Amino acid sequence: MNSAEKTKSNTTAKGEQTKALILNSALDLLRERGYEETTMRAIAKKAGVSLGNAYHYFGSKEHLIQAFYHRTHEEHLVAALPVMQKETNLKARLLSVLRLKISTLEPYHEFAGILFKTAADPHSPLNPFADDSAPTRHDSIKLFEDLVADTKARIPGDLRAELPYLLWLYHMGIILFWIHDSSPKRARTYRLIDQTVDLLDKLISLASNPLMRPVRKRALKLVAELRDLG
Amino acid sequence: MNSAEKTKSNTTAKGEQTKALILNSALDLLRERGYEETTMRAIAKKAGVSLGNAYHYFGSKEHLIQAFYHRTHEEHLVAALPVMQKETNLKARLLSVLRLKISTLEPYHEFAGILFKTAADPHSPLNPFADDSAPTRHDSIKLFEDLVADTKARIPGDLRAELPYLLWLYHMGIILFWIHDSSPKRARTYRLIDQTVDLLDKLISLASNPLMRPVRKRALKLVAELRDLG
DNA sequence: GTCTATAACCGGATAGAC
DNA sequence: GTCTATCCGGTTATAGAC
Repeated sequence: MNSAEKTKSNTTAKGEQTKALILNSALDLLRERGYEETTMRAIAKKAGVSLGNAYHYFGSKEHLIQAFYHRTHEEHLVAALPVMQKETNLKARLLSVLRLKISTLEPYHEFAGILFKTAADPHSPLNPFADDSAPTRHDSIKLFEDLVADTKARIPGDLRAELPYLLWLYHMGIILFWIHDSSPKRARTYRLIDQTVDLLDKLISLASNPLMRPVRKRALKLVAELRDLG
Repeated sequence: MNSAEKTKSNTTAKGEQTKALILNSALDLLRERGYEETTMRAIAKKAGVSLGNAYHYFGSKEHLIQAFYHRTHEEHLVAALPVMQKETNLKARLLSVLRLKISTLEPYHEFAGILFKTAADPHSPLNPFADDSAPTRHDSIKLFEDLVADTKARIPGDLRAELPYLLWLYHMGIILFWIHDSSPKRARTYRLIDQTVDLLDKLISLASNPLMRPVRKRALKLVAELRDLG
């Protein structure tokens, strides 16, 4: 495969090390000072490399953010693992997974807005809806696939198929709210999660009702049709 | 009132003219070249003023975008007026209003992404959820208040009260989709509108059912509670 | 006190040598 | 893989003109 070829970069062990060094420096500074106050020059200096070298590893300041996103995503996966193994109830899983997502992201709340800033721009290669980041997005959706997969809840097949994507979308909405949430300890976000998970659970039951079949079919057909933007 | 005092700026007639000149030049360039390729220097040059002068009238490049947003909002209001007067059916109104919104924005599709970019950033004074732009937001929601107000549909009072805000939120979602939509003539966006308006109409009926009262109450209480972020 | 202009600053990004 | 030098454009400082 040619695309795989392209992905495979010729990285030295030393290169990997330098790259990690730059990323860590960046994350420290971002946490301390936020996005705007963290200059590429400062990142390079803290990492002990030149500005040009920093750009050799990260195509732009936003790519650094994407790297950060990957990292927190992996942290989140690890954090969610125990619940995913112990708990099989959909509602309980969803509740835990979302709460853990927020607590994983919390150290970066100050500058997380930039994530959505770039995410909303269709021209940015970082936007999660764009083709470029399809792998990343799929990774992120996969968690919700697992979450839905081995749950015993009685959910019609058509809904079950689209549910992971819908839950991913929902979780993006929660993050957007969290970004704007300045309440103490993000109390409002946690309340939003608790309440919406409960509502969502009821809604899924409702949508699973045979009487709702025609409406559900139509809605899901639309979702499937529009899922992959382009 | 002190705040009113602050708002009142001492602008000359000539000043107003220069400001409009700059804005028009900006809009032309934005339409032609998109956001990134339109430099403040180019805008100033096209308007025949100095760079510093452009900044005298618009605090930043993003403020220019906000001015653009106001303008299209007003265009949209004018465009929607006939339907609002002739038509009283909620579904029909919603359909027309949304379609008109998209067609009003269409000339700016190329750079409209920037709108959501700033919208997503909680630190930006331009973000529509921030307190700063409460007047703008309220203006925008008002259209949906009017849309709901004198419609004869049988909708319970609690839902009717929150519906304008919910529809505004929904319309933001449509715009977000449109921004990412590169299909010919935005066919996908129009399809999304047609389909979701239909579904929404059904959903409102469903939510208006007395059997749904408890769930509806809970959901609406949550909406009201979280409506004003902060 | 409102306009307008010029010059400079700052930081993201790129070119090209080694 | 690493650096230095440079570009470019948003933004600011500041001073003169009306």
